[in-house]
Amino acid sequence: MRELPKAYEPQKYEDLIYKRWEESGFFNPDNLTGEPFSILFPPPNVTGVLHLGHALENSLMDTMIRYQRMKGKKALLLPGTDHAAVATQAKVEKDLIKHGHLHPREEYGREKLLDIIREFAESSKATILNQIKKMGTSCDWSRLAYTFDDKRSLAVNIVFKKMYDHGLIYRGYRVVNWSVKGQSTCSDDELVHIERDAKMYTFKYSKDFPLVISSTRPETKLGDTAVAVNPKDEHYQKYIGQTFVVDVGAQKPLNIKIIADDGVEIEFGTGALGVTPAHSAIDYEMYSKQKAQGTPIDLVPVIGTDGKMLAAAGDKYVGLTVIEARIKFVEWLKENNLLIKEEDIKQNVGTSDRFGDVVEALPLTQWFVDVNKIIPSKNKSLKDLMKEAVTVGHNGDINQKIKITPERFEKVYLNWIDNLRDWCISRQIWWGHRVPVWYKGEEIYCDLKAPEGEGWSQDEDTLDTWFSSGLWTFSTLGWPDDLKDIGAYHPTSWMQMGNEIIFFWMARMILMTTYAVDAIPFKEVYIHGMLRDEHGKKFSKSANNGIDPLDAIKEYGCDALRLSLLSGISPGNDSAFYKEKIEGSRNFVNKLWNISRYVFLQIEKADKNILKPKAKTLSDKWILSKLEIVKAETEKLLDRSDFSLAVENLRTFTWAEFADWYLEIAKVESGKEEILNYILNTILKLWHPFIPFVTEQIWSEVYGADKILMVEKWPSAVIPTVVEESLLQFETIRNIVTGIRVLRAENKIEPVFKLEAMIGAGKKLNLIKENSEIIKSLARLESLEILEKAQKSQTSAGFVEGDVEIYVELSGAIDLDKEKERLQKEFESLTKFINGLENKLANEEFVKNAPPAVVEKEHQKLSEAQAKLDKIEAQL
RNA sequence: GGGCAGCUAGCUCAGUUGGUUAGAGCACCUCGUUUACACCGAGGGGGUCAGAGGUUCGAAUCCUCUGCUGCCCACCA
Repeated sequence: MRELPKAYEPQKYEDLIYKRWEESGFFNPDNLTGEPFSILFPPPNVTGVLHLGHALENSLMDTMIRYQRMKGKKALLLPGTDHAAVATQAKVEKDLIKHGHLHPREEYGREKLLDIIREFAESSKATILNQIKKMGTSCDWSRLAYTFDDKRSLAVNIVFKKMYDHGLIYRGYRVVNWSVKGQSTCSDDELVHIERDAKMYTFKYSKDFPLVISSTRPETKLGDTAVAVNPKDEHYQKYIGQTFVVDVGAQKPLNIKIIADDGVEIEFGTGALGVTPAHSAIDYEMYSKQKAQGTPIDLVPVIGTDGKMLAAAGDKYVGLTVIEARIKFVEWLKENNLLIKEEDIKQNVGTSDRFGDVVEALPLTQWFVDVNKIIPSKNKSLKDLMKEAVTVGHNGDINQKIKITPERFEKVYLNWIDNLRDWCISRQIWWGHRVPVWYKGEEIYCDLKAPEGEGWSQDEDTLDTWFSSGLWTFSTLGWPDDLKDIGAYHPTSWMQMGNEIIFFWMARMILMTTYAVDAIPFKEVYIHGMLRDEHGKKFSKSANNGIDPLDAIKEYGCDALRLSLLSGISPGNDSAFYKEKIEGSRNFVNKLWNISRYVFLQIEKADKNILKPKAKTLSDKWILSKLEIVKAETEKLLDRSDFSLAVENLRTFTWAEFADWYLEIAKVESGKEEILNYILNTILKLWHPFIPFVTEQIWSEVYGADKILMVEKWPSAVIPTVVEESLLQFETIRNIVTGIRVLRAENKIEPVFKLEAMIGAGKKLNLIKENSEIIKSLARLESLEILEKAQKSQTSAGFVEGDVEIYVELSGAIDLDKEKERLQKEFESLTKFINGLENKLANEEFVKNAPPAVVEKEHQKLSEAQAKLDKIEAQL
């Protein structure tokens, strides 16, 4: 075996190792055996390059899939990308505008612009796929998918038609969110609410109008058709049902009907609300209510899709922007003494998440998914299906219940469903799946392909990108043509995503999957938080605080990046990320490399399949039982998706226990080669899911490049329920060695032998060996004994244990009665403590569910407490 | 307005049905040219767990209230 270089240089190995993995064929589960386990990639948008958040996602997924693969499962990590309809078109248009093409849609037309976007998307896609490889992600490239490829597009059309035929997709005229800048609708979820300064105007429509109303958007009042009051409001009750005709300068005088609505707060403002059905979602709901009651009010749109006033707004206003119209209308109010109050307020408005402009509420004919309609075959609505999947389980089957980690997001999700309105799925942008509907005069035709015959024209609109992402778990697995993969890998086993896309994506996947394929999309979902910089700020281009994952990989290596991303995080919570964190991980990776370097230098011929050797000494027993615990621990923590804690425990074992103690002992005690070999093999396997490159490289250096660690068997452990005596003994010695130093520093105990010699790791263990008898004596020493001896002489005590002479200095005389009382109290509380702890450990639930290290710790505490109790008992 | 999370060492964060003395990494201080590793080793300092009550033999952990920070949702017209 050749000697490893002194330092690990990731750049030298990573690409070669990735290539070797790919060529091995083990990324493809068809070449594996066992139970299927599947993870679907949340497909990154083809809008640019991957950032740290993606690196985190890759680390999470790849760690999980590598773990499952080593556990002997047919592990599938299916990669893909998302065409990201509006995001991509917005990005390309922005770039074009920056380069002087101010009106890309007019300049290029639909087909040409689509070509430009496609070209961008393809190049972006290639970049992204290359980055995924750089991150070491072990995904099955043979199953690569894209939301906009032929197979996925077919799935989109099939589901659309199915929903259309069930009446779950309908076309309707309703108030929707409209981005003037993007010239497209957006769904409620695509709005980003921002706070801004606004002016609230309080005024009357005319001198004779009996009610006073307020608005921050007075220009929309040109389209008012009602004033709503609370039916319980005594001031206004008498007006309910009356209609007033007012002339505010619109094309026609307005018919303002006074209507009753429970939603109006009596105490708020004037208690009267001007109703503009065409330009407010709430007002539109009132309009619908009135219509349903048979007391209809009018609907008068005064703002067009270009963001300018329509003819209905009147000659004075037509063609003006809303801002211009507002100024003019307020002037008119002032001139006519109708303006009562003008005040500055803070206001929340919805902006388009992709185009950034404040959206207008406009009535338009659009396609919607009806979330409340009862699906005939199921006797449930889509909302019901979405709820069921995370509560009682799909179809009431508890085995088909989605587990959300952390649990609190369940509530957030359910609350969102309760407030969910019909989902507007049509967009007026061009980049996306075209609505599979054709028109000829009054005729409408919905199918996968254009109808036969002349004169049909396809709907111009495209679908919300989340419509296709919603199908992701099954559209990527061959549905509907080839159900082989669906049978094996669906529902998918595990999924991770950021908390910002719970509604966009998780909710839509649950909706689509339960509806279309009658199953949940995934069994478990792990929600991760957002990465921020060390000051808690978001990473952003404008803040210029970004860390490019590829740069980090180049500088520190992929393993260091992955390890730092998985350390110190907890599900659902944001975490800070900074250079020092990667450095720390890089140092660990190098440490592991050097541990291996040293260990394999000691071994004549390393054995890849070495079995657990027999322990010969106390330290052997100690390290081997520690190893069992960390094996069991890692497995349990990974099963619970607790990556962070798994890393921490493994790191402690590897560095603080194995390297700092056992390796040092091995320098002075011979005959440990087999144990070293066995332990190193095991920790390389345990570490592999987290830091695949360095572990794989060490493995191949030692056992040859044809042996692949990635598919070695995972070292499962039996969870130890009883702590071995030897383990406790060794820990005691460890504590004694450091304990003496502490006491010395406090000048309480002055051992005769020189502890200065204890500096340096090798010497530390030499010392233990040389003085093993002394240490054993010290281990039996308890403060009480010292105290007792000291008390006899009142000031100081010296006694001999073996070769050791120990002196105790007391600062003052001790009151024996008080000491007895104290002991009595301690005895009582200790008894209760032991009882409580014994009950706890007798609880099967606890032993089964708690991580092994916790159980071990509790046992240790119990035996320590018992020993202490015995001692006190003897004293009394 | 409603909801959720966070407040633990100088910094970033863990802390598992409540368990005696609250942990890690980084930073800091002291010492060390010991041939696996200075991307190292040995040791050290540093926390009234945001505050106030309560339950308990025992609380960072459970309950109540308060304060601050952040996030999500929302029809304050």
